[in-house]
Amino acid sequence: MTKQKLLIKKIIESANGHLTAEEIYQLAKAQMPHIALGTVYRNLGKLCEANEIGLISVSGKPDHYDKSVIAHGHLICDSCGKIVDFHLEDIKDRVEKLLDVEVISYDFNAHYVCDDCK
Amino acid sequence: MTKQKLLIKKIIESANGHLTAEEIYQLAKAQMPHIALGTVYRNLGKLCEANEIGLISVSGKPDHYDKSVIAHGHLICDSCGKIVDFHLEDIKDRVEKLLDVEVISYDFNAHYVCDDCK
DNA sequence: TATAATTTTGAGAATGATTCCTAAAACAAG
DNA sequence: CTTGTTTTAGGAATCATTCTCAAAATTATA
Repeated sequence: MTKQKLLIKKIIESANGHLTAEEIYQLAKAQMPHIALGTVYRNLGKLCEANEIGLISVSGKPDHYDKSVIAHGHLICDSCGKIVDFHLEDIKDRVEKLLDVEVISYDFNAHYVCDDCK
Repeated sequence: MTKQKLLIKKIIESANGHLTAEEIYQLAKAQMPHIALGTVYRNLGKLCEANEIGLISVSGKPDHYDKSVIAHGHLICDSCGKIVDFHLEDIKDRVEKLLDVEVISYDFNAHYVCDDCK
């Protein structure tokens, strides 16, 4: 495990939110000034593939990365972009039963306008 | 309503699937050779905003446009990219009750590998 | 440990989807 | 028709992300 990959993983684990690659890059640069954006993307891809971190993909926005790897939904404010996690048990089961397929993963993003923005 | 916008809407309505902007552009060009890709994007944006068509946004792939505007989920084959619609009633309600918010819309993409690809 | 084989890096170029810019064309009133 | 508004085509620009590749780091091996 390289220093870079370790640093990136630590940043995600210690963050309380859902960072973008660019945000992770900025935080990483503070501790490792010569790290390259490509290195961040490369390692994020590997960490996702290894299921060590989660990926949140929201329409029209850059991807966000999540320390939580268990399946859950995201409530997204269409005004400020804030992301809140939520857990609706059995949705995966319901999709699997309804369609008779094996669901590998899912993205569930519900859009709203948060109290601060209203 | 311009000819271009009308054509784009017709293409989406008569398609049996979920076309990308590029696919819509190609189909439009067959009937209107000078139409520009920018015009397609511009009108797709307007049609989405007016809620006349639906938008499907899948991680890492170009957006797809849907004639159906009623909320529903999409089952996506991670191997060939095929998209199948599904309807799970009351998910919106459940999210609203669980989090005590008003959900404007949601994206629900379940990933799997279809029979043809397995 | 020294050395060879493998992997990863940094820096920047390349890509792909989408948006933006602008003068000309189309359209909508009056 | 004439004037004012909207939309267009075409191309440049942008943004997130991936790719390229020689050099550096890491790991395996003798």
